[in-house]
This record gives sequence, C-alpha cells and structure tokens, in this order.
Amino acid sequence: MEIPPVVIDRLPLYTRALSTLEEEGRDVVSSQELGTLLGVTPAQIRKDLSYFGRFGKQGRGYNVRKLLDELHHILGLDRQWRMAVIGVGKLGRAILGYEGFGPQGFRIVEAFDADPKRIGQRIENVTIKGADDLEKTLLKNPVDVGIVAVPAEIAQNVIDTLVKCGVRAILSYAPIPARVPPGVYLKRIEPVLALQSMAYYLKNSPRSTAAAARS
Amino acid sequence: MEIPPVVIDRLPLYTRALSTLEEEGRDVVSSQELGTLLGVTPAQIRKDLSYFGRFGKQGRGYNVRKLLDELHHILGLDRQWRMAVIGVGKLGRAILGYEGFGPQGFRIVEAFDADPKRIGQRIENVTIKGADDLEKTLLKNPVDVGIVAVPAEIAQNVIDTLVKCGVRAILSYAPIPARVPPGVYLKRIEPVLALQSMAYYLKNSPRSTAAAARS
DNA sequence: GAAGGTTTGTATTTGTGAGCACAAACCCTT
DNA sequence: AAGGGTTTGTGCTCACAAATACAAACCTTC
Repeated sequence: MEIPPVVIDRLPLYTRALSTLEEEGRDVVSSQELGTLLGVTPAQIRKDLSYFGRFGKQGRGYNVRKLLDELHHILGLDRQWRMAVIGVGKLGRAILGYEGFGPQGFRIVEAFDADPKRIGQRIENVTIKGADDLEKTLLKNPVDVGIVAVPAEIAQNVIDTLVKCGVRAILSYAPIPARVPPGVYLKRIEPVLALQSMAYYLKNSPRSTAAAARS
Repeated sequence: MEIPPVVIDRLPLYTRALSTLEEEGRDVVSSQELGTLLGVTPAQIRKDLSYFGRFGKQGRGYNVRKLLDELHHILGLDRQWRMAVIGVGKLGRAILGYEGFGPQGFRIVEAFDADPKRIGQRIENVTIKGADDLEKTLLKNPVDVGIVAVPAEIAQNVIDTLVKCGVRAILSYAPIPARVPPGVYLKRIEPVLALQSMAYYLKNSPRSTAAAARS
C-alpha cells in the first residue's frame, strides 16, 4: 500500500502534540481533542493513523504513550540520525547552535566550509572541515542527512556532491529550486517564499477577510 | 473568483526563476522552459497565470520583464514591507543578519527581546527594545509582518500580542501549532518536522526507490 | 449484566487540484 | 502571402485527499 506524502508530513505534528500531552501526564486522548489541539479534523487524524494500524480503543481514545511509541517507530524516530552541515556562515552557525535537533534524535556530526579562515574552528563540539574534504569524509563516515546552508550559486553543486556521497535526505536552506534524483529526499526551508505569498494576502484582503493561509 | 492558496504559493517560485532569467538577459521564456527550470509541468504554470490574466503570446511565450512586473504587482512585491523580529537569541540574530529579505522588499525595522542584557544592543542597524515596549511601539509604528523567534512556551502569547497590535502576517519559527484568528496569515518554518518526515522515507526506502518527497 | 454514552475505524460521498489535449493565435521563412 | 512550426489559454477528465456518516466496539454506571 502506498501512503500519501501529505499523511507522512502530518505524522510529526501528531508526535509533537502527543509529547506535550505525555509531559502533562495525560494517559489517553481522543482524536477529537488532538484535532482541536492541532487545528485538524478528528476524521483526518483517524484516517491518517489507520494507514498504519489500529492503535485506538473505541469509546476511549488513544493511549498517549503507546501511540507516541508507535509513531516514533513508524517515522524512524527511535534511533539517532547523523547530519552534516555544509556552509558555516551566519546561517550555518545558527543551525549548528540550534538546540531543537538533538532532543529529536538528529545530531550534527560534521560541518564543512570553503573559507580557509573558518576551517579548523570548533563550533558546538564540531570541527569545521574544508570543502575539499567533503567527499572523502562522507564516503568514509556516511551521514544520513545533509543540511545545505551555502550561497545559492553553489547550492546545486553541493547537493550533487552530497548525492554522490550517498546522502539520501537533504534539508536545503538555499533559495533555489534544486533537483535531486529519484530516491533522494529534499525539503526546502524558504522564509522568503513564505513572506512573498503572505504579501499577496496582505495586499488583497481589506484588513478583515475571513480566509486563512495555509501554514 | 477565489484563487487556490497552492497557486499563490507557487507564484513566488515563478518570480524567482524569472528574475534569474532576466539577469541572464533573456527576453522571452516559454512555460515549457520555465517548467523544466522549476520542476513543474508547463500546463500548471499556464493555468496558474491564467487566474490573473493573459500575459503570454501564442507561438512565442512570455516576455520575461513584463511577466515579472505583473507578478510583482499581483503579489505586492512592488513595495516595501515593514517587519519586526520578536526574540533575539541565536535564531533571532541569524534572522536579523540574513541578507535575503532586503532585496525582496522585506525590511526588519524593529527587534524585541525580554532579556534585559540584550535590550539597547544594536544589531544590523536595529536597536533591540524590551518586550514591554512591544505593544506601545507597534501601535504607534505599525509593521506589516511579525517574525516570531521566541521559545515555544511563550510563542502563542507573543503571537496573540502581535495580532492585537494589528499585525496580519506572521512568520513563526516556533515549534508549535499556533492558532490565529481569521484574516491573519501565518506561515511556519519547521526544520524539525521536515527532518522527521524525511526520516520515514530514509527508514522505509531500501536505498534506491523511485519516489520523490514533496519539497 | 444491561443500558447509555463515547469514540474508533472505515465505506462512501464530496470537493478540488493537476494533467491532458486541442483550437486559436502568433512568428518566421520562403 | 501562405504555410509550417510553436506556444498559449482553457474546457474536460482523472485522481486523490478531505469530510461525512455509521456500524462496531468499548467503558462506566446503575
């Protein structure tokens, strides 16, 4: 059975809400409540989950702990993922310093930059290596995810190199519509595009129109 | 006529590709070529554009300069947008230092933080003000966009305040499913969710399956 | 242990966006 | 001036995801 990508994209949302509920000590939650929490219809949640099995109990709801474990297993969040950052400018450094990755099992273990002045520097327990060492290093010590934080002009080049080194998941902060071969997964972080599409609504809604932008 | 949000989300992609083409000195481009450049079908592009008018010439294509101007006008990119950053930690500073906003007409004119040690500091030509001054400042000098870079726990609070101050577009970097009233537009930047959904594919594709993740 | 009140899982309907295909329009060459 | 070769704009079809609705299952209370 083939699972729609939109469904996969929603699962992490569910895990996050469930984590919060667990910290609050909640044992059970209904699709109704989870839906209100996330701004999603209860049916949507039930249908998404039903792709993977039957995790709830009628008349009761879902066991928070159990469903969280199931989702972690389904998404592959029950292990550590190794990541490399390419480009250690302002953005790259912010990524290296971000505390949100580690607790979710995503660890940055390598960092690369082309600027000789940066090579050898140690930031957040990672030593910056030269761009020349990228291939050699990744072929010897593979990573699961590449984080691209280089200027647009060289981003496609870097991505191609990563793919050549067997990296199958790429998170790109570069403002280009990069292409990757089938079997390689690419997600883009594009704040400028987000702003530009919101500008449309700012411009065209007369200060109080009932219409919600997708988030 | 109501235009689908997905269409609005694609328009900025088109403008970016057109900008590149213009810099290269290109006069005319076909939907075919634009599509190959962006990884979108030509029909998609033509249909999207047709929501707003008829900008092309049969047998020839689109005039790059003219289409770019039209899209800029449609999206509201032919003016300056004022933005405020809330939260000036590592992430907030990276946002303040990002050079990608300015050239697109998005200017950061205010920055706020709750930490007394940061208040008064001047970063990238913006003086950091205290969280207490947020409401007063924004009510006197409104901004168009609020950029939320505060910890998850207080993010909803900050967003509510922004809304109260009349901010109608919010770019949130906080990892929470924030809710906003109708007429307010919210986009979230969520690198962790992106990683988590890619983890699913990493785990479930046997190193070379022909399937592409949405980007 | 029966009854009432929930909530799940899913079959079915509904709505919407993407792809297809073609007529109309345009350019260029001869 | 005519014809061949492109490319646009759009009606139509198809596919798919979201919402609806309901039977089956479960808990709790009396």
